[in-house]
Amino acid sequence: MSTKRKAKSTNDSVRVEPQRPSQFRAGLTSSRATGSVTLSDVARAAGVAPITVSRVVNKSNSVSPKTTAHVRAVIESLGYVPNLLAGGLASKKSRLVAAIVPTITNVMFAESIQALGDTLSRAGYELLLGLSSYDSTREQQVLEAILSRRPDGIFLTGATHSVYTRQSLLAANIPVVETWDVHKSPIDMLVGFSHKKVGTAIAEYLLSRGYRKFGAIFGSDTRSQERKSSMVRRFAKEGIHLLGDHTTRPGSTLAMGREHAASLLQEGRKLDSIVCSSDPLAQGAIIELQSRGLRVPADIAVMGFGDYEFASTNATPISTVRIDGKSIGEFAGRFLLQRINEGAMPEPHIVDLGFLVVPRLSA
Amino acid sequence: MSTKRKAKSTNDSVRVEPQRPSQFRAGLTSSRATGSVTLSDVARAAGVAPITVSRVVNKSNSVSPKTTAHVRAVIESLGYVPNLLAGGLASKKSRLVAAIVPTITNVMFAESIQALGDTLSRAGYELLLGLSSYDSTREQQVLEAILSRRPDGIFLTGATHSVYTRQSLLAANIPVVETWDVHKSPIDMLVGFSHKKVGTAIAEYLLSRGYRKFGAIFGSDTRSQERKSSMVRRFAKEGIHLLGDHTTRPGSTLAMGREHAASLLQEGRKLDSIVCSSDPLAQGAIIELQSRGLRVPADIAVMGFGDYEFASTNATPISTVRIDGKSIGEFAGRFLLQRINEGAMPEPHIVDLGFLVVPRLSA
DNA sequence: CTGAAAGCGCTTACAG
DNA sequence: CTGAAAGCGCTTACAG
Repeated sequence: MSTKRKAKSTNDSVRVEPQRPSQFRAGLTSSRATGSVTLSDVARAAGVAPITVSRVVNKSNSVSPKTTAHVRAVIESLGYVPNLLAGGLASKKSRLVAAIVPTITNVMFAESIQALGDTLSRAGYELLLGLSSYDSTREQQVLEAILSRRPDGIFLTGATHSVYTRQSLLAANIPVVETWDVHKSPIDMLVGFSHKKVGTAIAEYLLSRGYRKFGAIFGSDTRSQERKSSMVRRFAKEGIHLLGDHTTRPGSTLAMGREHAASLLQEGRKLDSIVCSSDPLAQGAIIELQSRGLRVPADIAVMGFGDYEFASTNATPISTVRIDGKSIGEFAGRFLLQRINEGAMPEPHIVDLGFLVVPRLSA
Repeated sequence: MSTKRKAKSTNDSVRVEPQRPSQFRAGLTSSRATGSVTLSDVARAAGVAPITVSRVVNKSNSVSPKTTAHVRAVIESLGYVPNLLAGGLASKKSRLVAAIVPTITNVMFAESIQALGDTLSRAGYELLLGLSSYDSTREQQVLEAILSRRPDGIFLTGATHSVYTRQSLLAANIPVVETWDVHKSPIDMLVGFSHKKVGTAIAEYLLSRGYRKFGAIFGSDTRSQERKSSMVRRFAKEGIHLLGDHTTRPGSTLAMGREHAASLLQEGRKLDSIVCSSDPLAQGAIIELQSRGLRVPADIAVMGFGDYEFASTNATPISTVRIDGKSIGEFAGRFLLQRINEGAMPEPHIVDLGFLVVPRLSA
């Protein structure tokens, strides 16, 4: 198979040739040319220097209106699409921001990334997405691949990263924003909330409601476990210990909630409430309890986390903790852009967006 | 503010300098150098030609084991991170695949993109994410930004694109895979299922169950409307017409389902079933009906679409249509990779992944 | 198995 | 306001 160039003679019925006036291709004899219209092609056709075309494309206002209009017309007629690979190499600005997320299958992460993407795209930046699957080895690999792309900024989910990841990031010397978890020694910037405080707040809320016999269903990820730890610590102050403690696999689903609620029940301890590390888990638990004829919250209360859309709409509205994933994405995006455009900030920037305990029917 | 170079003297407490043995920086006097380790730095330190380092990095096996090991060691010690902006420019391969999605907030799209990303990353490709927000002007802008990045392939959600989008894509002459909707004239490749057939299948399923008085709650997006049209056509064959027909804004939620179910009821027509364009909508409808003391399906049946995780786990399991978003992402990824690595295929490739009507309690 | 030279398509840094 | 020259950091296409 010929790897030469995408010749016009290629026998490919699905494709049409872009409009490329042949007179501008005539001079091209290089064996390495792409065949697509370059800035030089535009310059030649417009009778100006390449740099002038560059200025028009990049909206540098040091070009006369007349020249600008002319160059624009030529660009249009030739169908010129700038090559940002070349532009980025020359300017050291890729106009790329990379986001490393465990999974976008989690609604909260998805909302956050969505907001980040919208914020960036409004500023002319593109989003490079790296999926780490809750795996730190994977995270490191993804990071390496991403660093090769020379992004102008990096968005990180979570704040617990391997030493190696931290090192690479520091060495790369680009703006980094960690998210979701506020802590004291961020790599660079940080937008999130305190999982520790959330855990304490959940404990205090449930205690204030009179619950004393707790079962827990929490994800195995660092953030969930951190919330659990501080909740458990708060309970301990009252001399209370978990009567049941289940840890789920990553990617919490209703099904997992049902399953773990069922086995929590089968363990025989008399619980008055089940605390879950996410609303889907809580929703699953509620369904399981109700299907066994138990009333929520009269017989057993259920607490969630995240304030997913269904938490409020549900037949049994779920008591939960509201986190603003969208704001996290927006803030992070703005931070990154600010940092990219205005250079280094004197201090690491930390924003604690807080959270809200939302009392509803289930607990 | 100095824009010169990221000098070692920068007063930035959060950052540490990467390890860069100073002897390799000595020769660098260019005012445009980045300051980061380049392939040439590695070559110099290793006492080989740049091309040899390139071969080692790209695992070309025409380098002796001894040289390979040595170069690897030097790369490691200098902390060299290849610059794929430069690599891509020289080789015309960006190792980037772009995905244009209306939103990743939709679980089905998220799953699809997740699978695509996993498939690509295993092959050493990165994912560029473009969010079009169900807006064709936005889609065009996003596409243009993306094309500047010279991706090796493009993943598109949906098959209804503006003429302009289609033109740009054809002109760019890169592998494209459209998804979610099977139709006859794809731009290039296509992986999806027939929304038309889904609509017909839903109609036939409901008719077979004896339902005759239908209300509809469907999203305004092309795909939902396509399903509705064919469903309505099938109903019409039996002389049946929709007794209520609601269209929701994009991004269907439980809350919208509740709301529209409520107003469908208030319109006074006696319905025996409500058909929804998504499971969240159906779930919302079920909650609303039950909260009004109506039994599902005894009083009113509800049909969903998508087979979301909660559809089966729900207290009232939802009758729905199963679509495999994950497979769509995987297939599309494999298609793209195959096409990128093996060149043009003779025919536009179309894969119909089909769907499955899943009868459960709600209808 | 290894390398010297040229080039990818842009922008920087001057200069006028 | 406009431009000529050099360079960004890689890989291609030869050559040996």
